[in-house]
Amino acid sequence: MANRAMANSIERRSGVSLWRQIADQILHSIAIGDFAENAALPPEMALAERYGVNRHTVRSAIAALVQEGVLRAEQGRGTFVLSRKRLSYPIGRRTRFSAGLQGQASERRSVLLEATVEPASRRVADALKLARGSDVIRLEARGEADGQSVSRATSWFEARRFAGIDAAMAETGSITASLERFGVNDYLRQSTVLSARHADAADLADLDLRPGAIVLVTVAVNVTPDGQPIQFAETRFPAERVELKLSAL
Amino acid sequence: MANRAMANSIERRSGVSLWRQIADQILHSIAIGDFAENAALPPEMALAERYGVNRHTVRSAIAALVQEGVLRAEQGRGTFVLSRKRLSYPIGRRTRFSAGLQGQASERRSVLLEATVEPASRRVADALKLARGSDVIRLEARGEADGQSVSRATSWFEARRFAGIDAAMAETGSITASLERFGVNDYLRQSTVLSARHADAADLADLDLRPGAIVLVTVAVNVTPDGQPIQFAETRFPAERVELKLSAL
DNA sequence: AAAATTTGTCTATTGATATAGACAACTATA
DNA sequence: TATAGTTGTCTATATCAATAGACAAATTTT
Repeated sequence: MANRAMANSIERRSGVSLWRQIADQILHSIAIGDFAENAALPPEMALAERYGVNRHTVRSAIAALVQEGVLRAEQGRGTFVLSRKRLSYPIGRRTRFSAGLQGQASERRSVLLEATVEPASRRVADALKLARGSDVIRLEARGEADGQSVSRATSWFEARRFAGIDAAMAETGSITASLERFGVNDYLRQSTVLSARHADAADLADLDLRPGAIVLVTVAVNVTPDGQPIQFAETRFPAERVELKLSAL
Repeated sequence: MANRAMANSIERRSGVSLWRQIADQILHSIAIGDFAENAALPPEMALAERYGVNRHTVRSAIAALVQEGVLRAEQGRGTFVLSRKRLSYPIGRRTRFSAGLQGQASERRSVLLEATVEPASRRVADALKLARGSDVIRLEARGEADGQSVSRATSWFEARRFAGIDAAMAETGSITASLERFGVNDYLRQSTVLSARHADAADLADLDLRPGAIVLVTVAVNVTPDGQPIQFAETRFPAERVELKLSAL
């Protein structure tokens, strides 16, 4: 398995530097479990040969990953893997942040970054079945698991019905708990659309990523059991730290 | 919306060249519908100012997208968007390639690229509930919609039970039809795990992508209605052409 | 017809990326 | 205590990426 995963070649003149491509591949190998925690990476010379580049180029890749805290290099001994496998984030009819990561991370929370009231864009109005331009509350939140950023969500709620949900969210750190204060004791995932792209500047800052990283993006609508839309959300997940597990619903 | 989407800034010294980052952002803007088909892109000077780079850098980004067939530049007139929005590929309890894209592409088919018998790796054996090392058939197939590559799948089946499925697949061009010949009239999606990464060399060739492109990866198990696993598959989707729509199951 | 706008081409310069080789510093092992 | 294997540092050179400015070529607007 290690062979198949690391045999991937790299492309020149692609706009992505060789060291970045190699760093990405090493990161991928770790993520799919090619290296156990604390395992030694192959020596620089071996990696250079495998990828067909100079040893210094491999060193640039390793330096970047050391900087990111993924690897630790020790002179005379070798280079070692620090980071663990990806978190698996379940998505299903009842998708909840904290409950979903139970068992994978001991400490998990949702941090409210910003809350504002704004007129609904077409996209938001359509999803929540509101008139375009009517007031909605936008919440910006970051999900953290064991101190690491694992998600970054932007949510919209009807302002009239959920006035004050920002305060509830700041207090409880949970969407589920906040919605309960408004009489929503249960809600279901109506639709989820999934895509992936390179992280933009905001993602880089919020999720503590390096430029060139990939984010998984879900756009979802949550509804009450009787089908009334209550939340529209776009969530970004760092692909190198998180995978999404679509659970049978 | 155009403002928000294109206001994303770019990072220097990241290992990803500025022209590649700008090309990615333009691609993203198109994908989320910021530009209608045949709409004009802002002039090079305007884009250069927006991203804070030299006009020549923007030109490199545009040149790459012209090369990829996404844009068309006309001297004296402007630069125009050619490509359409992303396909939306439904994933649910009954995920079928051809049926899923009905209405979005007039011509769609699955092309068998390779078929071999091999011993099951641990990953495959676990998924299909077979003994490790027992024979499995591996099928490599590409999904095409209106002549464009939209998916690249690697599937495994128990060799004993599905001997000859490669021939059936070559003939019918459909997994569903092939399985019917083996008495499988219905099957369900048991699990799907989703991730994203940069395209590797094989993806680049098979899906006709440029280096640096992103692929969505699904790893799925299909089972008969009574829960017997019949197919294990890893499918790669080009993120710039496809989004995954998780349907209510 | 003239002016303004926009893409295309050229030259030149600077900084980041990649290659090449040599040797130092450190660790583990024979 | 050598010796082999590994990471760390240095110098030098070539190519790619990005900036800067000027002007040509084509199209649209005035």
